[in-house]
Amino acid sequence: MPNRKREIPTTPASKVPTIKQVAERAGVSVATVSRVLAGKGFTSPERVERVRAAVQTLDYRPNRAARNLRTRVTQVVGVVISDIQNPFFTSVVRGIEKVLEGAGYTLILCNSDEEPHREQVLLATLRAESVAGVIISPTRADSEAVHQMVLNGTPLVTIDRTLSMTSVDSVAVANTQGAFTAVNHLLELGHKCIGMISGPDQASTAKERKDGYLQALQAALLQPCTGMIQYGNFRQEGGYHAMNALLDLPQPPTAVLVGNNLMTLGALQAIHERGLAIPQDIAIVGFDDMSWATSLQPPLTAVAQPTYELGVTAAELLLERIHDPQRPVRHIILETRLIVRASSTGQFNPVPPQKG
Amino acid sequence: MPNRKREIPTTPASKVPTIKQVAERAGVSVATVSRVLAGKGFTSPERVERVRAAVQTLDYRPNRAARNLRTRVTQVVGVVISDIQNPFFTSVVRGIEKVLEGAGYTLILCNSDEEPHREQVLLATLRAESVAGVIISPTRADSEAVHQMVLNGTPLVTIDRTLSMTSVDSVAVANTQGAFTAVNHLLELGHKCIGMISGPDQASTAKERKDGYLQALQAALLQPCTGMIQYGNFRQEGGYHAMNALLDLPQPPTAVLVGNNLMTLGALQAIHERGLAIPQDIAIVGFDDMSWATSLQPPLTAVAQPTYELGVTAAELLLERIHDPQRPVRHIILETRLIVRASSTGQFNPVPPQKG
DNA sequence: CTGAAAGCGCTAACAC
DNA sequence: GTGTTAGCGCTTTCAG
Repeated sequence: MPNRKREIPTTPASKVPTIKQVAERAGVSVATVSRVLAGKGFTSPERVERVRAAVQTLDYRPNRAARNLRTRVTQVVGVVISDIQNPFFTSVVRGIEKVLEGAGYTLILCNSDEEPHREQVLLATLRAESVAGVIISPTRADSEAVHQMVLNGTPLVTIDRTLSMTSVDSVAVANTQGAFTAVNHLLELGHKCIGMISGPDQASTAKERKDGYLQALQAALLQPCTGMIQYGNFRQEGGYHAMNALLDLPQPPTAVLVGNNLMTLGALQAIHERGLAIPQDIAIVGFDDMSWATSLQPPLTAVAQPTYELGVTAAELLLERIHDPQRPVRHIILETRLIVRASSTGQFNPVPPQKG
Repeated sequence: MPNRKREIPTTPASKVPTIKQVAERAGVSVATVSRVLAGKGFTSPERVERVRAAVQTLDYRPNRAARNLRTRVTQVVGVVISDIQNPFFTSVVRGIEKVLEGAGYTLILCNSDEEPHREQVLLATLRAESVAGVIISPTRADSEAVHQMVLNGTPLVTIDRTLSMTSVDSVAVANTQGAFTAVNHLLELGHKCIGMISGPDQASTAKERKDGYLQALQAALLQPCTGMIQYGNFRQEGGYHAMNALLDLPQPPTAVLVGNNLMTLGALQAIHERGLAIPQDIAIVGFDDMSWATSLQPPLTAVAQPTYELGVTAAELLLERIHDPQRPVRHIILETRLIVRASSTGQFNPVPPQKG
């Protein structure tokens, strides 16, 4: 069916209706059409009807480029995340989409890959597209590129991570509290020797989760033994190496809190490879609940983050900022929820059952 | 640090340099600047240098809206997939991004959620944005909206799934062959009673994989017993129900091929809930290899799809189509690869060890 | 090889 | 209320 190879060079120009044609057909001026479509000013009901009819029959859609050129604003927002492959972010993006779509915005999604340089390039691109606003999970808490963008006057909100030097709207998760709760759970189960696989300290989320871990130990009057905190790059392979390091310790932990979802995957792999049993030999709690958590054997205990709501909130914040640039800066923190499954509970015995 | 609340209404207009200012600074006409930037025609080296310098110092970037308005083409392509949460698609998107970014294109990512109506709305939006082209995984093989888009003259390539009535560039995977190989693997292991969890028949991929399954059985002179093929919606929950149905059969299968990655997750959950052992009680092969495959216990045997390459290829095809609309339509098929892990091999004994 | 000038389609003053 | 008109910033004939 060779149905595509003609009309390309000829028809489109004559085919796509312009505001002028709508005006002619409706017997009004282009200004009136513009007003009716924008819902601005007042137009006699009768003319409104004529315009609507013309728009309908011509299947007219305003030319975005022309509108943008004239108004200097677009209906596009840029979203910059660090890893589109991470389900955490894809869920966040769904939330963003949901809100933005309802408001008539289009979304450009970009991957920074955790690289500050890429981040800079992407923001430059978004600026070139004259996006109406940006939602970003910054690679660094002191990202210069993001700072510039804000100074530049572009409406912007950070998500998941926060900025240290720049005053800008943000939505984040109660990371410290989430980690605290998770470690407490482990403590209550009787664990005394709890390890942590943390992300890089530059990421505010990693730092906060580690803080929560430390605070929980402190509250229990415990000290993290040497080597009990290992670092990974927030990727699967990082979790794998970190868990191996933990297990190679003279006295390995009996329980581990893993700093994010992907590293949990790597940690599990390391555990399985050594033939260790979860939670008998080692209990595991992951940060961020994922769809695969219930498919694991045993199912994974996890600190669930309100990912979708994170996205929704960020988008709402951005929309409000776009609408009112003078509005005071706001920081919103959403709480996490510990979902207890068998990877932490199960038949763990911190002390061998000798008394019973 | 209240560093954002001023310059917003005043400076931007005067701040962002236009081609006119570049021209003035370089002491040439705007036409010359335009030519130099586009690399068209010939300009004296000396003037070229002056223009470049002016562009540099002014940090000039052409206004996209103005350019689009004038040339009637954008540097944006739309990508419509059915589920941004599915790692399969995110990996594909990475491949697309990679190529498009190199070519100076921006990417608008959209979710159809498998809903034909949403698909239609999204394509309308993309049309309104006058995208240069579209890469899409159609919800239906006979999607009317996609068909219209093609007729409309928009460069378009389908990915993963194909269209039945429309002649258009496509990139897909050798699904039939992949499923065939997987089932053969199970057959060689001694399984006689192999089940399949398939996706909906409307999706070309689901259909093809089921065909591969059937062909493999046929080649082995076996018939699929009644109920051996269960259907799911390509989501986790679908796999869960389908696997339960399979296990409720009077004579349940000893091995199962699952039609996609998410359904595999659901299937595993069902198996774990019943306390069955993999692969002793039931062997599993998933379609599409995922990052979590190696974190499962036992690791999952899977038909690996060249997801990234799928994206790369689709993007290349689209670019070529944009560049040359008359080019003959091409269909590219990429092969799969069976990755054998312990979920299918391991200590399975099709016949109880009674003779040894 | 270079510059002047005519718009692309739309919005927003500004008149009527 | 409604129409006229002047550009937004850019590309691209068309002269020179």
